[in-house]
Formats: sequence, structure tokens, C-alpha cells
Amino acid sequence: MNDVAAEAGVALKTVSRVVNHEPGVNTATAERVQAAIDRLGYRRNDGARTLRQGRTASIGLVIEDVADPFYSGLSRAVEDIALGHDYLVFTGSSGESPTRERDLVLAFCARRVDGLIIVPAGDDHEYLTPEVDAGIAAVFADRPPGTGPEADTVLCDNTGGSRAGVHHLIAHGHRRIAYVGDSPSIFTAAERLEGYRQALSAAGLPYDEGLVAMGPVDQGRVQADVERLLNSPDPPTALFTGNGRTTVASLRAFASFGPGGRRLGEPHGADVALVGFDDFELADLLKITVVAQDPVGLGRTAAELLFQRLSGDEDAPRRVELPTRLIDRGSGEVRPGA
Amino acid sequence: MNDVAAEAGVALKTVSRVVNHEPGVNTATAERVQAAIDRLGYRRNDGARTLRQGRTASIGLVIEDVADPFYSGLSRAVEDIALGHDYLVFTGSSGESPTRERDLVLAFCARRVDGLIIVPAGDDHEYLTPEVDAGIAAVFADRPPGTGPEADTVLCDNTGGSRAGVHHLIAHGHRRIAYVGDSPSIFTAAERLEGYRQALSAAGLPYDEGLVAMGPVDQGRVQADVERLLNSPDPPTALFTGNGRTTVASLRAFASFGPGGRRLGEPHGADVALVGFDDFELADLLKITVVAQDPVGLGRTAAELLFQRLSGDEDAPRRVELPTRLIDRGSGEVRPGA
DNA sequence: TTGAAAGCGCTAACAT
DNA sequence: ATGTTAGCGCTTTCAA
Repeated sequence: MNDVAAEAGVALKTVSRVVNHEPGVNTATAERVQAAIDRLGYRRNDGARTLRQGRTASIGLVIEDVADPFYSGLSRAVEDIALGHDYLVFTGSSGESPTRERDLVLAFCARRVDGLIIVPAGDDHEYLTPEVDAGIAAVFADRPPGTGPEADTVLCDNTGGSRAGVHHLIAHGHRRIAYVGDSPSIFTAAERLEGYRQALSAAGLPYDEGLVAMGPVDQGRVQADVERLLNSPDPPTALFTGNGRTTVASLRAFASFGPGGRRLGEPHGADVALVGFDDFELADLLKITVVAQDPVGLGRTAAELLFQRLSGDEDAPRRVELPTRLIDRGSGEVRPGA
Repeated sequence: MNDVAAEAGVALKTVSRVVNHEPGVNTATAERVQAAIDRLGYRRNDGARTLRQGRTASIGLVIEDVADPFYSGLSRAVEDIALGHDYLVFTGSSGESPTRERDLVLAFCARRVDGLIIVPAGDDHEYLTPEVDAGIAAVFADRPPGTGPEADTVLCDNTGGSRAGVHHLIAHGHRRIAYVGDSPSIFTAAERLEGYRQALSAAGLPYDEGLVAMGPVDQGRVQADVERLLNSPDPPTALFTGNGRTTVASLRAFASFGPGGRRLGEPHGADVALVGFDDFELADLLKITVVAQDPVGLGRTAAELLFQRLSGDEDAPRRVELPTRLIDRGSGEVRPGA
């Protein structure tokens, strides 16, 4: 900027005025400065700018894993809204590691992002208190924060969605419904289990622990659990799976049984009904009934909330819950013994 | 930092030394400074730091769409490598818009990212020349740059992969093979069409324009093209689809034909064979034979190349081509008229 | 309409 | 082992 000023024969401040399109610059002067800018290939350094201005026009997004379609949909929504506000986005995947979540968040804070959108991996967020006190806005998405500062939170209606999905199976005559889900330590998994219990209870059905299989979502564990459930003396006639990856793992388990084995519910000639929490690509072709969440809505809402805060909103922290939607595709509309 | 210095009764520079774990500070002094830091809740401002140091320890990643599984896999790989080097990542989706690609890249450059990884949407990259001249490293991924500065480029072996996929169909007896793909203006689409031609030519089969359907990947267009092809007087016995989204759209087209219509190739009782370029989740359950790319490898390689540049490598720009892998799953191993 | 000076928060280079 | 000074590139404030 100094060089440009020298080249154009004006003061530094005049260059700054031209670069920022501030009013009150003589057209001729402005042209002279612009010419110097072009000649020298000058481009403003936004880092220096934000240092002086005290805001960086950037936000940090910490999710579980960008490669997971649920979070990548959320990411895209956050990105679009941020870009619409002329903000840039730092993205980082925690991979369910609380340490990495914290490191990422603190690294973003050290860069003085104006705001954060966090899908928490851990449940201790005390580390955020000084940052929030220092003025960094934070919004939690998909899961609520643990200990630490109060903050806006956007969630799906996990319990309600799960209740609706299980109710759907009950309405189709099922009495023994298994729940296969993620580790109970994960917030959403616990909430969805609660919805399962509520639906059973509302229908006067007993809660049978033997029908509940929760744990890490890897093919081996899910497959073993599904096999064990179906081979038990009094097997379930329906499965409710607690998240997208579990649903897919269960489908692979069914596929592995081969032509002579148990088959997955289909409108014609099925033997086990299935409803999955969370929609996924090709669920339509596989005719899987699901309780759909809205990852894009989650990201959009979180980002909108954040930008409200950034424009000065000082109200009490909000908690928003987005509705889910049951999509009938066949696998959930099979009656027991059909 | 000034406040901390005052609180601890030392000079600014001593605080800086403690914060950066520079050697040569008396243990007692360091402890006093650390206590002041804790008392005041001081956290270093990395923005100011990078301004002074001349490097930002951040890179910019511009892809087509984070929500696309191919690019989200690539993203995750880039993220992991960047974080391993203590770099932060700005991410942005261009949505195939050359303007948005440019705006994102230039915004990243204005923040003085040290490097860029770009999946180009446009083919004019002249706008990058001043940035590269100014010392910002750039690596192109998935597609080569158009006009503009020379830069490292990491691609898939599009032509070779496509040739292998079509050859696979020919080896199973097919003589009339349709190619359904993305718009020919997209680099990868053109390359894959070329592989298709090469495979036909190598087998002495004619290239029939009537069997080629390229265009935007929306369900309506793909479906119309697939229907037109299959209902033509001399229909193809096999389909080669040019990317993941086209494959999925084609599968939906087949599904829409209903029980009495044409069916997709399966090992038993099929009538149209299918091989798709690009693997996708659940392709295994749907038994779709694919030519798999390696999005994670693409991201990893691009990031590694970039960090080599950032650590001073000044060699001539490199062009890396990653191999593809044919995965037999059934849909591509059906013989004509089976 | 234009400019001079101060300073955002930090580190590099050079004292002491 | 510690401190001083200058300056990264910009904007803010105030003056002309």
C-alpha cells in the first residue's frame, strides 16, 4: 500500500480509501491510484485489515467427519450462509475425539474467528468459557454442549422421531421390535433409545433389554448383533436402527445371510421389517423406510443463529429442535410373519 | 501481551518468549509470566503473529461441493494432512461456478493463505498468475487448470479407467455399449468418453454417436436418455455410466420402469449390463460393477504435494495420475441376452 | 478532498 | 537472561 501510494504520488490513506471504496475521493485521484494498483499488482492484505478492525469475518466449523454425508450436508449449508455474509469458514473434523475437538476449537479461537459452530465430540466444554467471555460467539449443532458456557443449540427431534418410527412398526402389528444403535454414550443414540421406550410404553408393550443392541458402528459388531437377535428363541419381527451407518451395516448383515437366509422386509415376501433413523442416498431404491433428519436445515439454522449473534443479538441462549419426517418406502410396512 | 508483561513485571519480549516456549528464560521468570497469563486469561493472537511472520499456516481448499461424497472424502484427506502440519483449512464449494471458484480463491489469497488446493470449475485461471507470482503455492486436483500459471496437478486415470470398464463389458460379449455421462465440457467427462472410444476401437467395434448420451446430471435428463437408448430399434446390451451421480440416476431410471420393464443387469435373469465410473456407498448391496476412483488418495496426494512446495520444493510442476480399480459386483458380468 | 500519526498484537534483530 | 526498537500492512482518528 505504501508502494502504491508512492507510485501514485498520494498518501497511504488515499490508497486505503480507494481500495475500500470510501466516498470523498476525487475521481481523477482515484483513477490515478487504481492505475498504480494495477501496475503494481497490489492486493489488500485482509489479515492486516482484520487485525486492525478487530473482527476477522471468519467462522470455525467443527464437525465429526466431513466425509459423513450427514455432516457434509450440514457443512455445505453453513458454508453457503457464511459466504452470503462475506465470511470465510475454517473447517475441521474431530473424528469423535474430544481432544481433537478442543484443539480445533482453540486453534480457531487463536485465529480470532468471530464465531464457532460445533458438533461436540466431548461433553466438557469448560475450555470454551474464556473464549466466549472474550466475545467469540458459539452455536452447538446436532448435540448439546456439556459443561461450560450456555450457548445456542440446534438439534433434531431425536426422541420424537424415534418414537414415530417405532410407533409406525407397532401400527403395522409388530410387538417384538429390536433397537440397534450407536453407543449409548452418544447423545443422539440415548435420545433415540428413549423415543423407542416411549413408543413401546405408549402401546403397552414391555421393554425387553434383550432386544436392545447398542455399540460402536462397525460392520462386525452390528452384524453379530443382528444375527444374534434374529437367531434368538423369540426373535424380533422388526428392527429399528438408530442412525444411518447402523442402518447400512444392518442391510449388509442381511445381504450376507444369502438367498436362503433371513430376508429384509420388502412389500412382497419379506420376513423382517425395518425402519431406520436418518435418510441416506439410495434408500429409495432399496425401499427402506426411514425417519429422515434434515442436515441442511440443521446447518442453516445454526449458521443463521450464529449470524444473528454476530449482528448483536444478546438474548438468552436459544434451543431449537428441528422436526423429523417419516418416509414410507416399503421395509417398514411389512406385517409380522408376512 | 502488554498487560501480561505489566502484570508479571517483565518486558513484552519475555512474555513472547514464554508463550512460544523459546529457550533462554529463567524458570522462575517463566513461572511468574505463566501465572500472569493464567490470571489474565491471555491467549496469543495468531492473526497478529502471522502478520509479523509472513506466513499464515493456513491453506485454502476449493472443491465443487462438500456435500458430494467424492469431494467430501477428498476434503477429509486434505484436512487430516493439513492438521498434521499444524495448518488450518479454509473450505469453499464452487458449485461448478467459475465465478464462485475465482471469488473463493481470491478471498483465500487476500487472507494470505500459504497454499491452495483447487478443483477447478472454470478453465480460465489467469486470475491466479499474480497470486502465484506473489508466492502462493497452488495444486490442482481432479481436473487440470486451464489457462494460467503452471501448477502441480493430481488426476485420476480417467481414460485408462474408462477403457478398462468398457473393455470389461466387451470381454463379456457386449458389442453395443452405450455411454451415458456428464456434459462433455467437463474435463473428466471428456476423458472418460475418450477411454470409451479407445476400448471400442481396440476391439474393432464402431463408434456409434447414437449410443452416446452426455449432458447435465439431473434425473430427468438421464432418465430420458436411458429410456430413449433402451427403446431404440437396435438397443445397447450394456451401459457404461460416466460418473457416480449418473450411475445412480440410471439406477433410478431402471427402477422406474417397474416390474414389467427392462431390468438392470444382475447375475441371474438380467437383460442390461452396467458398469459405472466411480464407486459409491451401497454399490455393493446393489451389486453394481464399478471403476473405482480414490478420492482420499487424490486429496492426500494433492496435500502432500502442496506441503512439499511449502517446504521449499522448487522443481518443475508435477502431474500425478492415480490408478483406478475395477470392482466386479455382478451388474457388469452379465452376457448380452442373458 | 487529502494527509499525518498512532496503533491493532505480535516477532525479528539487535542491544544489554 | 532480559529488554528495546522497529515494523508486518492495514484502519482509525484527527488535522489541514
